[in-house]
This record gives sequence, structure tokens and C-alpha cells, in this order.
Amino acid sequence: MHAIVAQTPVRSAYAARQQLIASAGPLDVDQLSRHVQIARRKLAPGQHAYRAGQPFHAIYLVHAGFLKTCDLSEDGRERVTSFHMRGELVGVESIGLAHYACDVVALDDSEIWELPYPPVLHACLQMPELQSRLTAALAAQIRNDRAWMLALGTLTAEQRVAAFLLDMAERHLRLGFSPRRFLLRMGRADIASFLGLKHETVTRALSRLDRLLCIEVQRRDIRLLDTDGLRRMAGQGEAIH
Amino acid sequence: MHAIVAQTPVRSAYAARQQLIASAGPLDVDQLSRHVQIARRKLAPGQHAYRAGQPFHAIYLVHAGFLKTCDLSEDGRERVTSFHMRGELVGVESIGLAHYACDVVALDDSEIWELPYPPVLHACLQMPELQSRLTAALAAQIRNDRAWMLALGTLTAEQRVAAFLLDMAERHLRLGFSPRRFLLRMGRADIASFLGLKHETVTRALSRLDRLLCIEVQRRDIRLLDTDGLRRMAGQGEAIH
DNA sequence: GCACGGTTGTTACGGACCGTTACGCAGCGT
DNA sequence: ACGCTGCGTAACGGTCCGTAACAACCGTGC
Repeated sequence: MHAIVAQTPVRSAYAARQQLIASAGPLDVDQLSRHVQIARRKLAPGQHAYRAGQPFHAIYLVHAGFLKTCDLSEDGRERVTSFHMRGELVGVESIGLAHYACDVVALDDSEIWELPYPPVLHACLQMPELQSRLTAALAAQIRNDRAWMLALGTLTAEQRVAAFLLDMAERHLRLGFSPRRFLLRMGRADIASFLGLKHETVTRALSRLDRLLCIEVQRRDIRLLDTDGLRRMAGQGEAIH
Repeated sequence: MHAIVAQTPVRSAYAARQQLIASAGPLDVDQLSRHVQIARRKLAPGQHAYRAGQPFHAIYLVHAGFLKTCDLSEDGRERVTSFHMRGELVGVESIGLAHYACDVVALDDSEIWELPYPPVLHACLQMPELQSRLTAALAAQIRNDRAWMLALGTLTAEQRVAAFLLDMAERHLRLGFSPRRFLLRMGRADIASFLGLKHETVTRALSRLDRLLCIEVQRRDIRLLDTDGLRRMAGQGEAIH
């Protein structure tokens, strides 16, 4: 990542920051912007980036803030299937459809960059690197989902919460924030939905992890005290068998 | 689908069948084969298409048979994350990696067509349609995974089994087989792993659905007696609230 | 044919876990 | 003050797991 930034001539502080963000993300926005018109949208908490059923016309790159994706079934069952932070692509699950397949909602003040979709595909023809990045980003999304499917199918409630906290910590770290202390941008209900639990269970698990001195919880303020302990519970530390 | 076949000159019975399969799948193999070398591999039950850690060099199109994808975590937890039938792409989750991320195992005598990966990307530059199909196939995979995440997080054991049977029925139907009666190609343990349950629970659920006259089970031989009833349980029929 | 072990599927029972329900409390805007 | 929303705690009950024993099916070999 740093190598890519170093190889690129830095034209200004703003351009440098933009480049950093671009290279940190799955796509090179700087280069892409030469071929497609990129609009910027700001969202307040609770606002939708898009809703299920709206015409599909673009994917989005999260430039700032925090969002969630909600899948809805025919009979009204709802689930948060992922959270999104800066540098991540949103909306890729709807590629190939005429209409978006789910809701994306901002949980915090956010800015997303709109990448109109057919044009992006067209730009790929002139930028092979972009095509490669895009398919790789889609594949990475699949792997990410599969990893959570594995977790949800094999871990207990407490282990899932531990794994969730570790995931959040790692993502904060990647963005240059402290992995030891961070604020959750979503409520207990959203965490529970994502982990396939009830919000009371999430509360219980957090309380217990606090009692075990693994973490310190004050509402949405999280401190990780014993990261290795958490990793051990979440099955990411060492082999149990 | 039939329209596409009709538009294409049929050169022989074999070519027609090949064309049908090609058009039924996510990619146009006929056209693709002009640009990349496609090898055919036959697998006996239990044989691996690839294993986690092997160098990534190709994705596969299932031409015949039945396969499963197994994800493995660091600490040995294992899960079946999907099953694959004719016309489906396998290995896309590993795109962008140097090594495959999971195991793919044949559950039946199978034939898979090897699509060498960097060449496929290269071919996309000359066939825009292929590129569009490939990204759409990846996105469809994401949606499929998300739909199951939703189901696993919100449905009870019995409902999951019902949903699983309906999914199998629909896929059999798409391939031109009876959706009312089919043979499961995988064991109870694989079903359980996929659904995030234990194999005894799957057995119990199947027995209960049998007792309720929704289905008729004789080991791997499944008959669907009351499809609507199953749909109602699985939350695909009508709104409950 | 028959016995044999190995694999897979089925059933039963006790117990852990988590969902359900209920209530209490804090923060915040009206 | 009031209501509203989000969060924490507790008691109860149901679902699902864990273990075990048993039955059905398979191929093998005698």
C-alpha cells in the first residue's frame, strides 16, 4: 500500500490524501475519475444511500462515515448483512440487476462517492487494472461474507460478539485509528441482527466480556483490554483441538 | 434461454447440447473457448477440484455432477458454504488471491471445465459481454450468500431445512429435473454444516416434516408433498405479520 | 448365500444456551 | 414534566446441542 503511494507523484496535500484513500480502497478513484463522472453525496444518520427496489445505476465508494446494508426477505424478516467504513465498496451486491437488492443506511454522517455502473464497466475496457481490481473486490466481498457465515454457523453468541469486536478493531486499525478503543456507530439491535442474535444476548455477552476483564464497555464506547483473550474465544488465536 | 439457443445455428446434437449448457450458465463457453484453452476434468466422489492453499490458476464451470465448497478457519472449524450443480461457477471466491481460499470436493461423479483465470480476464477485454457476465455472476454469488445469511440468522432449524429443500427443488427444476422428487447428493452432516446445525437436528427436522406430511423421506430420496406448506414454514410464501 | 465391519442415518434423553418477556434506568428532545 | 428510544438485568421456557445406542445400508470376504 505505501509502495503504491510512494510510486505516485504527489501533487498536493489534498491530492496526496485523495491518493492515499484511493489506493487504500479497492479502486483507483483518481484514474477512474478521468473516465467516469463521480458525484459526491453526503448522508446524515438514518438517511439511505439507496433502497431495495430503486433502479440500479451506480456503486459507491465510502469516503467517510459509517453505513450498514440491510437485507429484507419477502415475509418481512430483516437482517444487517454488513457494515461499511471508509474505503469500502457499497452496492456491488446489486450488480447485474435492474433494481437494488437491499437497503443501505448511514449510521453516522457519511460521504459516499457515486460510481455510475455501466460507465465503470466501460472504463474497465480501457483500464485492465481497474477490471482486475473490481473483480477482486467482488471476490473479496464473497470471502468476507463466507467468513462470517462460518462464524455464525460455528460460534456461540459470546464468541460471535468477540469476533465482531476484533473485526471492528482491525478495521479501525487499517484506517489509522486505535484498535484498542473505539466507538460503535451502531446500536445493539444492529449488532444483534448482524450476528444472528437478539439485542439482549449481545448486551449479556458484552457485559460478560467486561466482567471477564477482556473489554470495558460504556454504552457504545469500547476498550479492548485483552485482545489475545478475545482472539482465543473467537477461535482466531490458536487451535483448540 | 431458449431464444438464445434458437438464434444459434445448431451444428450437431452434441454441439446443441453444449450450447444449451453454455447459455444456461453464467458465461458463454462457446465464445470463451475461442480465446482461452478450456480443459475438462472428471472427478469421482470425494475427489477435490482444488484445496485451500493450492496456487490459484483457474475458475471452474460445473458441467455435470455435484460439488461442495468447504471453508476452514484457522482453529479447525469447518463449514460447507455452498453446493454446486451444473452450470454454476466454482472458485470465484478465490479471485484476486495467490492461493485458493477453500476446498471444493465432488459429492458425485462430476465434470468441471477449467477456465484459466488470468486468461479469462484478458479475454474480457475483447468480449465486453463476457466481462459483464462475469461481474454479474460474482454479484449473484454475493446475493446468494446474503440470502442464506439472512435465513440462517432468522430461521429455526426446521425452517432452515424446509428452505434448503425448496432451494434444492428449484435448482433441480432449472436443470429440467423434477422438483417434486430428487436424490440428495450430500449426507446429513454436509446439510447440517451448510445450515449451521448438527446432523441429528437435520434428521429430526426431516422426520418431523415427514410426519407433518410435507415431505416423504427415505434416506437421500426426497419427495415434496406440500410445497406450499414448506414455503409457508420457510417464510417464502406469505407475510406472517 | 452369509457374516462382517464401516459408514450413514435415526431416535431418545438430559442439559446448556439463548430467545422471550418483563421491568428499570439513562439520555434526549418536546 | 413527559414520552421516546436505546441499553441493562433478571426469570422462565423452548430450542437445539451432546451423547449415546440402535438400525439400515454398503462393500468386502469367506
